[in-house]
Amino acid sequence: MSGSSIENNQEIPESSAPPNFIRHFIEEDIQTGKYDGRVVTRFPPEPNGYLHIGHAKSICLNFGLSIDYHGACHLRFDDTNPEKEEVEYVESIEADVRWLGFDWKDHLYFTSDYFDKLYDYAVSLIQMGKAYVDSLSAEEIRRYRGTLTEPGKDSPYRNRSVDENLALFEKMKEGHFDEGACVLRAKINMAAPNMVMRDPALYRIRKASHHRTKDKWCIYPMYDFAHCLSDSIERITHSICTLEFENNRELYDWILDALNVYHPRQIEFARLNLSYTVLSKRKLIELVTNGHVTGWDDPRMPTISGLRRRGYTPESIRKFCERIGVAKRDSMVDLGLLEYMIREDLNKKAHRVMAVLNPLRVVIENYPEEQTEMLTAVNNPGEPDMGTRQLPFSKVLFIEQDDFMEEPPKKFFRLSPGREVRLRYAYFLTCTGVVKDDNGLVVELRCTYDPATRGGDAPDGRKVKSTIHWVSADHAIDAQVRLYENLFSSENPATEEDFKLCINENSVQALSGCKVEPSLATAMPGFQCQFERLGYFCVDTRDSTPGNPVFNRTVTLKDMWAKIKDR
RNA sequence: UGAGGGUUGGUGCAGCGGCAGCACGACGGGUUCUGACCCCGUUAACCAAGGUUCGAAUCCUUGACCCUCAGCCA
Repeated sequence: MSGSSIENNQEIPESSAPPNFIRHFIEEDIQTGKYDGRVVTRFPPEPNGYLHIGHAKSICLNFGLSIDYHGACHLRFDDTNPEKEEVEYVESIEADVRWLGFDWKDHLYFTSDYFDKLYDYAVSLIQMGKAYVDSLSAEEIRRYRGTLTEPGKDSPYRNRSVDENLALFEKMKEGHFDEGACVLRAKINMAAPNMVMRDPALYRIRKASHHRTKDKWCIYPMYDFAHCLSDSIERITHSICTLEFENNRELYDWILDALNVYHPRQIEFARLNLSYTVLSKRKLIELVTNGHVTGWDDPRMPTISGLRRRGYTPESIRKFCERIGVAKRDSMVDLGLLEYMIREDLNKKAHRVMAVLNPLRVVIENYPEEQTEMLTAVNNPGEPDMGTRQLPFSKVLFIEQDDFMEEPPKKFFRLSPGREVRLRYAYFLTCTGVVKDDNGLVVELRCTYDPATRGGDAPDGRKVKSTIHWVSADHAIDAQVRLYENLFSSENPATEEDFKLCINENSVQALSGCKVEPSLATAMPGFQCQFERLGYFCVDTRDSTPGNPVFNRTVTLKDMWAKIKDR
């Protein structure tokens, strides 16, 4: 907890993060000494699913604020609905937050740990005449609530005496009633213009076993009741949530005021929307349970675990969350920005290697039959400290099918009959002939090399228009490579009639028989590299085995040729 | 048509009474042993109309459009 703070002129730490309205509020509160200069935030996930990139925005915001203002950020599981929540989810959430690089120290909490206190608060409310047990059915309550334009009307049970309410609530807790028989409601105003304030339910009966409290309780607090009080109990200063809770703020404030307890400030911001993806838990669960993807960590999923398996780094995700900013307006962030961030990060971190995805055999006719020589390649041209490695070169190579065209269009700079290109880190190579199969498909190239260009430069100073990657046929390792694209073909799947109808059928393309350079033989699961000229890839953490490496494409390189090609 | 929010280049975010800026994208050029990275340049915005002011994206008024709320989900 930061300083004792008597004076109002607290130092506001500088930060790399761009300004936003939440920071303005916090700085204002520090300035006025509203919370004695303290800044305590919280990330309050419900453990009913895996975390996704949208949660990352909230995590980076809340933990980032606590770091920049020298405060704390609590990780609190909002586990008030036993029917949907599981320990598997709490474990994955903890792992994902940690992986993202954040530390909640010893501030790990569960709303379920507060059930006793919450119950007492409910009793207090009843005693003050501000809550009552309603015996209307769920259906009746709905009808009594009124509509957006018409006021609701009071429940016939609204004026039960305090003693009767106390007794009834006690019986609810003791399990005397069936689910749905009654509910504890705040006594506010059935004619309130804000629907949230029309006597909201505070407690409901659920005869389900809770993942932590087991069968101790059969009544569970609703979000509106539990959340504000949990914030209060933990002495949170700024309770940051998404826009859809804006209407609930009035209730948040009402409950804390009614109970006259410590009162955090709720601030709402717009949740993340990402083009070509869905970020609603319901839809994500549907993708998993209906088998549209292989699991929560399918590399096409926008979940933290999916992005991790895809090859995204915590740094790139944090950077992304910083770049998109925080505001109140609904917006749609371009998926391209996320891709830019991972390229930027991996550009300086990833080893360059050569891999041929769609091999085309090349025979160098003037290269000695049994010869193999080792050539030096740099691991990262931008980072000399990352060193060099040796690449075997021999008479028969594989190059990328896309790097050869028998009849090249004007802007095609790569290999074609009679043309000379450079083999990266090796020699100049000239195509002298093609070998075709019975269908007329090119199956092999006959080429010559220039021994004087060893290492990649011509002594006579002549230039080539392009450099292509290659592997030595005898030395290359076979690999499987998975190329991923957007999971959805619609920019905003959520607005489609059925989001499942716009699932991209080509979202994954599994290639086998790919040829990668031998240095990759020892690559461990999770290893990230750039396949030169193709993109960033990582060794899959689930399906890769020592003898049969499997690579996932994290993201392509920017591809100017692809653009030129289709115009 | 109740209540609560929102509206700045193609996208996202700043600017909070004093020259509208940053990032991504797009486009053009330079560089290059990755058609990558990098570098340079161009493009392009204050929802509308009134008002206050020497001066308005910013303050006021009116309007338009968009989002959220009628769970015993969160």
